[in-house]
Amino acid sequence: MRHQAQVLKGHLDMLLLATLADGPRHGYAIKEALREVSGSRFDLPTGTIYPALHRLEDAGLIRGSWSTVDGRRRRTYELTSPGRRRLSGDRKAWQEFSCAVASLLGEEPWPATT
Amino acid sequence: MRHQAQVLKGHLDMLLLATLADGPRHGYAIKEALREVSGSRFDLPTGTIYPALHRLEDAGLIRGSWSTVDGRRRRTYELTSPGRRRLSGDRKAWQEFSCAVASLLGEEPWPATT
DNA sequence: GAGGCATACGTAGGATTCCTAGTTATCAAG
DNA sequence: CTTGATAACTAGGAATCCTACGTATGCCTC
Repeated sequence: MRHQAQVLKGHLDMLLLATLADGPRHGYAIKEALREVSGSRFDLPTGTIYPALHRLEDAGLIRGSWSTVDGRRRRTYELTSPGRRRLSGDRKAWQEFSCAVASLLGEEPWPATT
Repeated sequence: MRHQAQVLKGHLDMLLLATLADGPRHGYAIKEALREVSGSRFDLPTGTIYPALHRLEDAGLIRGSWSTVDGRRRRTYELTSPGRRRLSGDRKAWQEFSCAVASLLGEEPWPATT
């Protein structure tokens, strides 16, 4: 019984923070932004998004506030200062990580167009 | 109680397969190769390596065989055909994944050398 | 006014993965 | 004989992501 590919592989928190770097968004909008910007590669179920946002809020990396728009309640999140610092560190870590992986994957960095 | 950073984030199997792409190696040698090629970024405990190798062998992606060298028993692994195919697919998936992440991380793809 | 769809939030529990912390054993160097 | 490098193993815990639900509103169509 194989689990469906967990495409995010531990980088979800970074991606959520990155999505909020442009400005505050509510949960559903974050999900949509992630889907659109990634060309549907990151089309995450809400059961992935919402618990992750709660994690980030508990960790003090984002701050949420309730509002109501058109009769629907929304929880809008924005980055905190620690969140901004974390994102900055995550970006650096990602560079290092992806470089290390690329070098381990071997000399062929790009499939030749021939 | 924060867990120590899980630097591999779901890509361990791919890295192990990639290490075997150059030719057969035994477990300990794989661990060392991973450490050296990555500049010590991937210095994994044996409790990570060995179970992962067992997983890959159970999945039929690598094949192991016992031998004894200098009185020490070794289990040497080599890629199977399915393993080679998997690695090839993993490389492609990695390209897509890392591109998607890069685009979500924003416009600054590389820190300027200025 | 009933049904369906998009919006919007949530939780419970399972599967998987990686790490910590331990064990066993050989060989070489001191 | 003790330490350190080599070489393999396992048990159990913590974290993460997914599946599968549940709740509710507004809008559009029938």
